[in-house]
Amino acid sequence: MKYFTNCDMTKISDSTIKRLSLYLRILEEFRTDERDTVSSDELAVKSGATSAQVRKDLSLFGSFGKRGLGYPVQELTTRIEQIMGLQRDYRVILIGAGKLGSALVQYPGFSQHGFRVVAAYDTAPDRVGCDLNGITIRSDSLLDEDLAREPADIAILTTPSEVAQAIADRIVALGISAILNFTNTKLTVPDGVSVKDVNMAVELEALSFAIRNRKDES
Amino acid sequence: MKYFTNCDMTKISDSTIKRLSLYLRILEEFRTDERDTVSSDELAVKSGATSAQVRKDLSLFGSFGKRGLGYPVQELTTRIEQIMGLQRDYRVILIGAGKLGSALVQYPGFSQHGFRVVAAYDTAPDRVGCDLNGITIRSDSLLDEDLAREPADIAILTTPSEVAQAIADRIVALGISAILNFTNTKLTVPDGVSVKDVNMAVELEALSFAIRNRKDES
DNA sequence: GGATGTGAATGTCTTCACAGCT
DNA sequence: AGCTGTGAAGACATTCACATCC
Repeated sequence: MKYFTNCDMTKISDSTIKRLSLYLRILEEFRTDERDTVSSDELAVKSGATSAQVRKDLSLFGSFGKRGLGYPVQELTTRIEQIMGLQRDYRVILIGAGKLGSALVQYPGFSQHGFRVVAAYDTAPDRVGCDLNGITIRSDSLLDEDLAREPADIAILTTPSEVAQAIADRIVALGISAILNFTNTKLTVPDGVSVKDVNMAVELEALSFAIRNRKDES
Repeated sequence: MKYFTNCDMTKISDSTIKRLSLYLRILEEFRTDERDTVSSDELAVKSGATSAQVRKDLSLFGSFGKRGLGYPVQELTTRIEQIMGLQRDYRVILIGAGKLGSALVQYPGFSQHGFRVVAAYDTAPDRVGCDLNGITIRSDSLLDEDLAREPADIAILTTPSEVAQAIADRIVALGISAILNFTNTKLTVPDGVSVKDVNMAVELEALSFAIRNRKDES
């Protein structure tokens, strides 16, 4: 069921998608403030973009705004949620329930927008059986049969890097369609499966570069 | 002290920096394997870039490679570390020592490359005084005097979003030059201070978009 | 008046393709 | 022969600026 037959979603850039997600977060604020319209400029200031950028992003999917007024908060929220596919729930599994993984799935923003963590897996015997925000950590060996019985959409990978590709292969074969990858391994996955890498070391080192450069100016 | 007077560091793109960081991680593997040269193609495959991209990135800083052979692993590692400013240590403080923050600073990759977590702060009375990987969580109220006495370089922000800007203002005034921001707030900071946003919700929603789109194809 | 929507211009990043070195 | 280094071309993303509409 397509919502937007008028535009080719495959042409939408990753940067645009990330910004839409930011706009959504800002719109939530405006909604709780009971504002009913918002201008591209307001969205721009709060998201760190420019107003032209905001308008370009939104116009890719149609004309939501009213000239002279701005965008209707409620409607724009709904439209972006449609575009992003946020009107359904996603079954999320956590693979690697160490400190980082555990912390991530307990992060409040996580369960919002329908990302439901339905299972967590680990290999460490002392972790298996522990409760994690209402779910019981299961043995890694049950992963395959669990997924075969009840498929999931998204996997969060916080395992050691060495096993990441092997696990990715397993879960992709069992129907996982997207992976949030916290390991240092560049995963190879078939077409149609998406991977997003989140790499703390990369971010820190980028800050290091920025600091080094600033110091050089003086 | 400048290492590369021949090139303008301010013209280096963020994407290049992120890739350099990835190359560094790959070079570490090669170094432990005791390989002494590596080709742009090998780096490309392992990092998810193209070989032309790798060569462009590296050539921005000079000619490190030998034609017909590749790049010397050890020397290239050192040069990238120089470029990125990784030859010194950085004093890192954690602000917001909840589950996420605590997990982050205990992440092993963190202490590598000289990012030393020297203090952690929280407002919750039951957290203050707890041990975190060898450091004691301190009261948020001590932040200013601590920083005044012993400055730090980088702050990791995992506080509630509402207080993020106020804290950013405080720590920037006290000499912090870079922030790794896990909150949903777009921080406003003076020139010369760098902020990197890490936003889990944005990544997840990007995966949602990708899934939705794949489904639409069928 | 005030803000959107959008072609055109600009700027940035990536890929191509090949000369040049080892 | 093999692989780097790099100008040129191409693709992509952002910004400008203004016609358009409420």
